[in-house]
Amino acid sequence: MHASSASIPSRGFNLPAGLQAKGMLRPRPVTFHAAGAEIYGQGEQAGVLFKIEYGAVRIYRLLADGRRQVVAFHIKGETFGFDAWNVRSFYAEAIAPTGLTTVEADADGRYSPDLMALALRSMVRAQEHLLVVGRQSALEKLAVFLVDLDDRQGHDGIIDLPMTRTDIGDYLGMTIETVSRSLSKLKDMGVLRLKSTRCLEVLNGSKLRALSA
Amino acid sequence: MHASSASIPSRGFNLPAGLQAKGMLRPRPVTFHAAGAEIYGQGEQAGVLFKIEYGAVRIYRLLADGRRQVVAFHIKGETFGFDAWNVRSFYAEAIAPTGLTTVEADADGRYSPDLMALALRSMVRAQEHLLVVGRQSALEKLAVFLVDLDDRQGHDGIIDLPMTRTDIGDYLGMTIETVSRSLSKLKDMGVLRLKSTRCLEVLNGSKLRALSA
DNA sequence: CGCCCCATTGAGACGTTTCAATGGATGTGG
DNA sequence: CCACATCCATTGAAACGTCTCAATGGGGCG
Repeated sequence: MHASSASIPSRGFNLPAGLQAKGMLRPRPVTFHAAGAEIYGQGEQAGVLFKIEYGAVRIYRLLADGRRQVVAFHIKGETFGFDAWNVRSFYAEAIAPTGLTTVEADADGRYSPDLMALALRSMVRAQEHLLVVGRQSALEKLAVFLVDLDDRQGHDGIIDLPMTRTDIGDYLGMTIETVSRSLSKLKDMGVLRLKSTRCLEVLNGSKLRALSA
Repeated sequence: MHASSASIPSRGFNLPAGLQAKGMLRPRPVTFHAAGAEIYGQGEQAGVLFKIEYGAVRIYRLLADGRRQVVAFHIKGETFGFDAWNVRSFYAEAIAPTGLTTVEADADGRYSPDLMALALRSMVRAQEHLLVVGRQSALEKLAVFLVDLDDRQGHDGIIDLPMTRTDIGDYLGMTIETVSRSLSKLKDMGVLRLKSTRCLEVLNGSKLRALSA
């Protein structure tokens, strides 16, 4: 369940220890992860960042009573794996067949604006997610989620859902049934059409965006 | 819903030299901000970080319908102001008389491990906040909030609440009435005692922590 | 002292969760 | 290739918890 290579962090928080050479110039091996495969687990040694070549990943934590909170989804082109300490705070799992490469920091142990920007973007994304999870109705939450996904997938109105309804519910803080009911409601409102359970087409983007305001 | 009353925002100003806190290498000016004063606003130029010498700060965003989501509270000793772009994504306001010093990025635009660690810690804190807001009951949310505050204030069981009930509600994703009712419930359960509306004493820490599991 | 803002408490409305049953897609073995 | 098992998704009805609306109480500050 753990295809990634172990890392040896040299500092008190998770950023990759420096590589000898400038990594961008060297071909990186792509590790493959089947759907459902764990990439890293809470409590494991942290240190490596991952960039998604293809596929999708969920970041989550299990609560004491078995409930699960998904804190982020990442798709093709995105980078994940930031941690504040040298131990993973969350689980990362592939939710579809996924290929990953690793990302390293600069050799001198200091961090480029690019890497910092990626970390900060993760932070802001988490904070913005709070706006959604904390304060909105089920329908609004789902609208925000779909708009966000559409934006990240190319604004073309065709939204691929690599994750299950359960994943969506655990991400938005609602039950699978409410996710399903809300999707049906959006369908009844003429906002979207389900091409299949895992792929939908936006029919009325402005109405969808109005809901996610 | 219930956006809190925004008092007249006044910018911070520098204290006389005699009142400045001693910096590490050279003395940094401490700017003072009255309770309710805006420190920065969404859309402003970003880049400067702030360290809290005394007081407390709320980080929040206003939603289109006037609702407000507080994404973080910061207290004495903590650093805030990280942003993913060169524009502020959130508002920062003092919620009590507050003194701030500034923290600068390195001159060459790259980032020290210490600074990166602070940013990553902010990120993880935001993600952990998601666990609370998304998945828990009102009583559990409040318990988590109080335990966190106690930990950050010295584990002594005396919890100072610099923020209003409205702030707490906007942070935990619930109404002011539910905050109040939950506090009363914790009181009735013998978990805590209200020394005043803004200060409470934990009587049964293990029960409080059990609730926040 | 009195005003104002904040906090508390109550009762009913509303939305989400829970429990339960059905439907649909996928994959495996006979 | 079909039968069947399994997992995921949809839909319904009732229970529950939070929100809303409303009134009262209390503390700080002019």
